[in-house]
Formats: sequence, C-alpha cells, structure tokens
Amino acid sequence: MPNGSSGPQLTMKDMATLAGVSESTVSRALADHPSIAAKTRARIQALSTEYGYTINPVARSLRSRQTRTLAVVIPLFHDQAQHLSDPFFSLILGHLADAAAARGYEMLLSKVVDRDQAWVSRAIDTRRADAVIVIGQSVAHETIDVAARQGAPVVAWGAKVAGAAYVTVGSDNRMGGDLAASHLLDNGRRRLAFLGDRGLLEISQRFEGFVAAHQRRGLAWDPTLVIDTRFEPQEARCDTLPLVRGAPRLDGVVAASDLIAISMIQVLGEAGRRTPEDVGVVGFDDTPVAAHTNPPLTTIRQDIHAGAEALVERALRLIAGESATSLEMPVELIVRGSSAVA
Amino acid sequence: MPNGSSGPQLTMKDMATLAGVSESTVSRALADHPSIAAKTRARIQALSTEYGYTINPVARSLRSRQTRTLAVVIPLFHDQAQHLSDPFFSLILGHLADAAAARGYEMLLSKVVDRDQAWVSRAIDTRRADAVIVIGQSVAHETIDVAARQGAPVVAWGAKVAGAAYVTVGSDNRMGGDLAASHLLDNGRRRLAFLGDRGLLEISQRFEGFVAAHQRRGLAWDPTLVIDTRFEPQEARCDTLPLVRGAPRLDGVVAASDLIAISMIQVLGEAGRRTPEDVGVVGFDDTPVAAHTNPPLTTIRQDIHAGAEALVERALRLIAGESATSLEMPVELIVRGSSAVA
DNA sequence: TTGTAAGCGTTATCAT
DNA sequence: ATGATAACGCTTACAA
Repeated sequence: MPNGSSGPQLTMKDMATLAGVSESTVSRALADHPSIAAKTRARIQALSTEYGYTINPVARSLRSRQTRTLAVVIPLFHDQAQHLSDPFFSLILGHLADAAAARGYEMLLSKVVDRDQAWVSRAIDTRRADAVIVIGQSVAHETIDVAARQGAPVVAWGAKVAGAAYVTVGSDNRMGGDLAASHLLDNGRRRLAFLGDRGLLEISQRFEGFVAAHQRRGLAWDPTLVIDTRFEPQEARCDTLPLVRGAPRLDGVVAASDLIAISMIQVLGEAGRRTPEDVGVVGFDDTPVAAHTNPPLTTIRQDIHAGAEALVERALRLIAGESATSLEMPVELIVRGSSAVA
Repeated sequence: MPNGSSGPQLTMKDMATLAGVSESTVSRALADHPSIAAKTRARIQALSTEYGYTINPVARSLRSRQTRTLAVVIPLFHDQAQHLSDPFFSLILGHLADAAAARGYEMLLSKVVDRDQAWVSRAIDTRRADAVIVIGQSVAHETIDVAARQGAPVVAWGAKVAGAAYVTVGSDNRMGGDLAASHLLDNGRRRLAFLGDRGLLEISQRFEGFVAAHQRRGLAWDPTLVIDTRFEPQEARCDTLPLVRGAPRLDGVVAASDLIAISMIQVLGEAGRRTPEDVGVVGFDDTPVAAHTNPPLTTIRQDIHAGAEALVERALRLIAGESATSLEMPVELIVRGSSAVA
C-alpha cells in the first residue's frame, strides 16, 4: 500500500526493511553518496518516491548539526509602527524566498520589536537557523556587529558601514540621493527638500548624495528643507505639512521612499501646489505602485532581486565557512511624470 | 565564566552537572513542571539565564514530535508573476509574525510556485511545521481540501467554500462588493465596472456582492464592464485601457484591490476622465498608500490584524487536536476622495 | 559496496 | 521530588 499520503510516517528503518538493506545504505543512497552502487541508489530512490518517504529533517538536523534554514529578521524597534507596511518588504521577502528555495533552504521569518540586545545571536545560538539575514540594519548596527565579531554568520541588507565586521548587501545610496537631486537640479529646480529619517544609515547616505549633487554644481542646499520624517505615511504627512506651508519657493522633493513621495504629492496638492508643474518629486525604491500613481512617480530603482540573491549566496558562503564580501549595487533613475519639466 | 554568548553551546547535561542534579530535573524545571520543587526550579532557571543556556529546539522537536513552528504558504501559481508585490501580503505577514511570536511559535515562510499537487501535506509530512497557514486559497482549493480531509492541520485565508473540509478565515467579500457598489449607486452612479479576476474565489464573491447591490435596487449591471483583470498593475493597465476607451458612459469602478484601483485612476486620467468628477473609484484592502494617493482612495477595509490572529489561533487549536470553525469577518467602507460626489 | 554501532540533545516512562 | 534509562530518526566513523 504505497503512497496515499496518509497513515503513520515512514522512517528510514522502514525503508531499509522494504529495500532489504541497512539504514546506512538508505541514508547514503538518498544522499546520492557515490560509494553506493548506482543500481542500489536508483532502486532505493524509486522506492522512496513510490512510498512517499521523506527524510525527517528534524532528526537530520540533530545529527548533522545543520538546519538548512535561513532566519530572516526584520528589526522594527526603530519606528514602533508597521514600518513593514512598506511594499519594499514584500518585494525583498518574495525574492529571498525564491533564492532560499532554489538552494534547498527554508526561510524562518521573524520581526524583532524589542530593542533588547542579543536577538541576532539568539537566532543562531538557538540553533533554528544556520545563518541570519537582517533586513534593514537601521539602528541595529551595533547588535549585528557584535554578533558577527563573535563569529555568527550574519548578513544584512543595508548600508555598508566603515569598519563593520558583518557583510552587507545594499544599494549605492549616495548614488541614489545624488541621481535624484541631480535630476531635479538639472531641470532647473533650485529649492529642494529632502524627506527621510537620517537616523537610518541608508537614508543618511542618500542625504549625502543629495548634498554632493548640490556641491558639485556649486549650489547651496537649504537645511530648513531637510525633514527627518518616518516611513509611515501618517507621520510623513504630519511632518511635511508645515514644510509645504512654510516654504513657498520649494520646487523639488527628494523622498527616501515611494510612500513618502506619494504622501508628499498629496500634501502638496492640498496646499495648491501642483506636481510636477510647481514641485518636482522623486521617490525611492520603484515599488509597484510607483508607475501607476497620479502623476506617475519618478524614482530610484533598487535591484532587489539581485540583492536578495546576493544575500542568500553570501549567507551560504558564511555557513560553509568561506569568507564573503559586502556588495553595493548601482541604482537607476526612473524618470516619470512627477518630475517632468514645466 | 557565565554568559559571553560565545564558546561551545551548553547542553542540558552541562546544566545538570552545573546544578548538581539530573538531566530530567533540568528538563522539568525549565518546563515549569509542578513536580519539581519551586526552589529547585527557580535555581535552575536562574542558572540557565546566567549561563545563557537555551534548550536545543531541534532535539526537543525530535523527541516531543512538535516543531513549535507554523508554515505560512503563499500559493502563487495562479498568476505567475509577483502577485506578492501587493502590500496586502506584507501586512498580513507582519500580523502573522506577531501572532505566532506571541504564542511562542516560529514562522516558516514559503512561496509555492509549481502547481504540483501535494505541497500542503508535504509541509506537514515533512515535519518542519505543526500546521500550515495558506494565504489566498485561490486556485489551490482542491489541494488544501484533500490535505485537510486526510487530517492535515491547515487553515487558509480566503473565501469560505461550501462543503470545504478546511478552516478558512477571511473577509465577508460579498459584503465588500456590495458596500462598494452600493456606495457608488447611492451617489447616483449608474454604469459601474467591476475589475478583478473572478477566477479567484474571493474575487468572485466580491462580484456577487456587486451584482446583489444592483439587484436590490432593481438596477441592471453591464457585463461588458466586467473585466477579469489580474493583480499586477501592468496587466491591470492593459486590461482596462480598452474598457475606458470603449465605454464613454462609465461612471463608477469597483476594483478588487487598491493597486488595481490606483492603476485605473491613472488610466482614466490619461483618457481625460477625471476621478471622482467623471468616474467614482472604490478599491479594496485599505493598504497604506490608499489614504495618500491622489485623489485619496475610497476603499473597503479588511481587518487583517484580527484575521491573522484568528488564523494562528485556529491553527493552534487544530494542533491541539481540537476543532476549529471558519470565520468570516465584516468589512468596512472607507470613504475618501476618489468617490466623492460631483 | 555495504553493514554495525555510536551518538546528536532532548523528553517521557519507570522507578525510587 | 528526583533519578536512570530508553527512545526520537537520522548520519557517520569504523568494520567487514
């Protein structure tokens, strides 16, 4: 009575009996171990599929000391709220899931909300995962760094920090900020705002690019137009309202995310300022909505697919005991309606 | 030399030696077993925190036959593409993560892309998780149903299907479709389009509500204004373009997602039709962008937080061998600018 | 090329 | 109230 997918789970011992061999032979056959005769191997593998036998991953893990699982951690204590609502997360999560699955790894997902110390090492010490991927190092830099120095296999999506002990994969944020600001400046805009919480490493690097773009052109930027707004649309709205009212000559906006940009366009509209005629707006991420807002959003596209691949690939290198290098990926300016020249 | 978070992992045997008791005592003390003297319990627990000892979950799982893990599966074979890009997913994922963590469960995340049969039972048979939560039963209904009949602990986010053997948690989609259409009809709109792939159970139920709203008022709905568009903005765009051009008298749109609605507003705008003056638009989900688009989106809000809680709670009931009932949650109409009366 | 046997770190069943 | 001891289902030296 093969298959059926029901009934008590078969064990390797059962398979051994069924095949008339020893457990070790089954184990090796299923692992494609070359020392097992090709014929035997094929027979046992056929038998397993026929009976729907699958190796118990828990037992395997206990013995082999490998979980074949990657922990994906999203530190959220920076802004308490659902920062996770940003579509950026589902995007990278989807790609991570693909990349992990392609390599036969499972993906354990957790949010970390308390700013308590040791969650990185815990994810590993706790032996549920072979490596940890942190999405958005944000304020967690210290924690990650300490864990990495102690030998924990951690990689993070985020900004490359000088002297950091852990591997990062992320976009060239300076380039992004620079491209965005340059685009607006080259279109004759002169009074640019920067919206985004510079307490986050990645954002502060985007801001550096924003500044660099001005400096290269010998132009000044206005500190009163720099707002450390959060990612939540609600907050973004509150933070930017006074700006719009107080800065009549504002003619361009570099936002740290598409969501902030979209929110800003709305706020501007309510104040009677048109996008792009009066104010040009550039977002960040090129999330799926960006192309379909009104007006469509000019934005900086990050290659999240490649990023996810790189994260997983590096995690596996660390697991294998090899070394891995950080990666900073170029970004691309996508010009759409929100920044069109008047 | 306690703590330190480094060095070789402590085992229960180590703790036993350290505490001068047997392994069983440590095990029981850590499990707060009442048969262990309160004093001993406290001492051992203190020791564990001091030395940073944590029970090896793999060994525990092997022995106890429980993984304390929930598998969250997202079947994606319906539309091949990144359906996952919809912010709805990150929303529910975030809430699921919270709900699982609150109960001491880990969350294993996987996308299922191939439409091969047995992925539900595999997630369990494979013994990586104690239960499976499926997000969006979509075309997977059959598969889930079969698995559930065989006793697999599965719960799904989605539409309640008559005669289904598995537990579902979802919104009252008929009510949603009805609310959306009624809102537009009551504001004098008469030629409504419905946009959404009715091949998906949830969407077809929303459509039923759309129809009911018309019927209750003795109004006819126009089949040529019903478009089975997909969730991807790109496709939504292509699918709806001809509609806009071909139906000059169209004055209302009920969309199956906020993303589709936003995309539609853009398409309308390009064709010279204003929202809400010429055409009123209602979305679905109340994703974070909805409140901040231009114009802000009238939409149907689902209580995703409660939904996630209910899913996890039911999954745990099934794990415990108890029975669980399906849940259909009311939705709420959120009126914003995109449907304002002319 | 295959088999034997010793663990991996817990929990659960008996005893005491 | 605590301790021995036997599993749980695999992998991997070491033998044959």
